[in-house]
Amino acid sequence: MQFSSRFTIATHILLCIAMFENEQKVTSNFLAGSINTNPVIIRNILGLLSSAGIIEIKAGIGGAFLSKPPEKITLLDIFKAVEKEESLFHFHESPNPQCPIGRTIHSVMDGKIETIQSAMENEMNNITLSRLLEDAKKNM
Amino acid sequence: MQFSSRFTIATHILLCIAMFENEQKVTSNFLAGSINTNPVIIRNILGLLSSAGIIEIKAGIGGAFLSKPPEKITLLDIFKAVEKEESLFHFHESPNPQCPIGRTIHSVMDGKIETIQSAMENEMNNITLSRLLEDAKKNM
DNA sequence: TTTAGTTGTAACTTATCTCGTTACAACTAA
DNA sequence: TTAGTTGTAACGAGATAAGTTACAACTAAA
Repeated sequence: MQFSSRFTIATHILLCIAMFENEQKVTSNFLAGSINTNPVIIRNILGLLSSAGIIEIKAGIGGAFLSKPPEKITLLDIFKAVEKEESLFHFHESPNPQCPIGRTIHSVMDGKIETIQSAMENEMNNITLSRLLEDAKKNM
Repeated sequence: MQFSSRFTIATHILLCIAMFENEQKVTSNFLAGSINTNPVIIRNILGLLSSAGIIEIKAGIGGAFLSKPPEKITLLDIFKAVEKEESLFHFHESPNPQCPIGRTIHSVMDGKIETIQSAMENEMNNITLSRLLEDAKKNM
């Protein structure tokens, strides 16, 4: 199991917008060229980022723009925009209540699962688009 | 995207073994009853846990047993036994090296992704089977 | 030696998700 | 009016998940 590439593609998209939005029109075609995929894939992800309030898209004329400063966009924002599942783990639905373990497995595990997911999300929340942009500029 | 239920099922299995191995034979049929699924599903996961050195299975006669004390089995051990993917995130393969972002996206993101995954794994490594067993006994 | 219960595994089905593709209506500045 | 763009529907190929049936191989016990 892996997260879909939507997360890394969305991050790539936002880095491109942050880098180029003042210099040229950042269209789905332009982004598809940088990411090396199909413009429709890009447009779908642009739609998710737009729904999440992270970017704005100019209909007709084209082009995408950040709707917040890059310091206020975190990897967690991006992740939540493109991965809709609320819980990281798929729990088997109907353990047997007649078994002592089946009866208690949820109360034992639910909190732990939440802790694990929070650890991941906190880490994501610490990384901003502006930091990624700085790193990209250093490596250019 | 979610992890498969193999992880929660495997944890459920190990809790059952830890709880019952001295009282009765813990077979795939018994476990399938507690988890409420098919014995073949259970046998496949038992095989993964066995390959990972977490349990031992008696061929022919049947029954599964922990091969380490429950204090030495962590959620991370279980997770790695049943989810074979090395990286949590699927990175888009071939970003365009002619774009400044396409050229640098991997060097910018790879370390961050590793940090995020480590945060999750550290949390998993802190939770042992013996702790889950205690919690289960409290709630029985 | 036979038998009953069990494991290991192959094969198949159904459902869902991902990624890519083609196609086209609707929009907007020039 | 036109060219370029977005939004979206529809489709296909491939992967994965979860469940099911079937059966060979194994082992303790009768």
